[in-house]
Amino acid sequence: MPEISTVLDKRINQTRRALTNALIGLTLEKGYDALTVRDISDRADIGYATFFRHFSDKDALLEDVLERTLSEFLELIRPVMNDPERTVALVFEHVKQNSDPVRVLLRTRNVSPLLPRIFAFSSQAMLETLTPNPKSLIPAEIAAHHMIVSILELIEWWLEHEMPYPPEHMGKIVNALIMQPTRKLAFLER
Amino acid sequence: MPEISTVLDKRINQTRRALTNALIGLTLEKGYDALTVRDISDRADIGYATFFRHFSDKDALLEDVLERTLSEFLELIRPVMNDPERTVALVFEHVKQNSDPVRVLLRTRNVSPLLPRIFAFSSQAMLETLTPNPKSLIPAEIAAHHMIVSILELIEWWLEHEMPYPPEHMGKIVNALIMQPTRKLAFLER
DNA sequence: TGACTTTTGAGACATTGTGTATCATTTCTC
DNA sequence: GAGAAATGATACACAATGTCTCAAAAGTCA
Repeated sequence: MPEISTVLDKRINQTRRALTNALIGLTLEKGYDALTVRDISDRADIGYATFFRHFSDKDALLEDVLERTLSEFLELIRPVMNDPERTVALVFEHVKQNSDPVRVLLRTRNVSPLLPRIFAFSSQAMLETLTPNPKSLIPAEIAAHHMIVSILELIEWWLEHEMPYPPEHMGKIVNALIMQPTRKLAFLER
Repeated sequence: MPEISTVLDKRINQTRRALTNALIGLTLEKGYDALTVRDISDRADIGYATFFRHFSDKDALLEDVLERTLSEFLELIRPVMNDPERTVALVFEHVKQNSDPVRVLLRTRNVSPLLPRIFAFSSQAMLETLTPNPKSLIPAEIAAHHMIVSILELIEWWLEHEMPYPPEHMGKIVNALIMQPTRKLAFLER
């Protein structure tokens, strides 16, 4: 028996699930900007007005979807955050399992403020784990930013090219191309 | 005396210049997506209907602005394309001189198909200049993509942080952090 | 199961933004 | 200075947004 007050009516869950799937599908098919609320509610097979009973507008629905995608993501990597090599491999595995919402996340950068937020969060975590080398040519802030952003760009490339290499291979590439050089150049060895 | 048929009426040039400046200014102030054609024509101080005599819609004006920004860019780097180190430094100089349109370019990624095009073009050029190492763990296609995209991300970071380091310093950072490791890992030495 | 509560669908509506058309006025070009 | 071309202002049809209302459907909970 559900004790928590956050348990929702079946219909509400069903409606929101349908809207989520419609948004993801349509965004990948014709792009987020081109979508109208009518497109989404039609695809989800719910009434137009019903949309607004759940989300104030199209952007709010997107936020909701991405928020869930990101928090799954953060939960996944939090426990192994201090082991960059392992983290990278895990991330590619997870991306493969959730490629649709992740593609939506990456394709809606300009719309949602969530990706900048994850940059900040991850950079922060990086800087806490590694010790900057004060003598380096490269400021730690730039190095941390470079690692995060380059990995995301590689994930995006991988997804947009139908994941032509297995996750473990991508993990090795990222480590060789990004993680190891950056750590060597901008941080002190442990 | 102008022989070319592409010489335009003074009024046309003035109108387009005003629209261009209005678009750049407003995009940096409140974001491209939030702009209406009315916002732009008001800022440019031209009539609403006049806008459509020059551009079919908001996106067409953006395309026009970015097209010019990009072609200046390509003209700049074409002559030194085979010298990556020198090219990188030049690029940061040029970005500093044209920071407003470049910021618009980087902030409207999802809207314009131009940035993907420049990725393709630059990757192509990279692959023609460098010789892939067949024994490398890292496919040349990924290596080329990584160089281009990482540099653009670093330019974006630099612009969004008010260019805290001089262009030469950024050039050195890019060479140490991106160009040299990537070439060493994925390409053969000349 | 049955009472009652909540969500839903459908439609009407006001509002905002788009893009076209018209016509008198202004400003170029030659 | 005459003729050509661009402009501003206004009116218009259309598409999409977001609100509201009410009857019908589907949930909850005893």
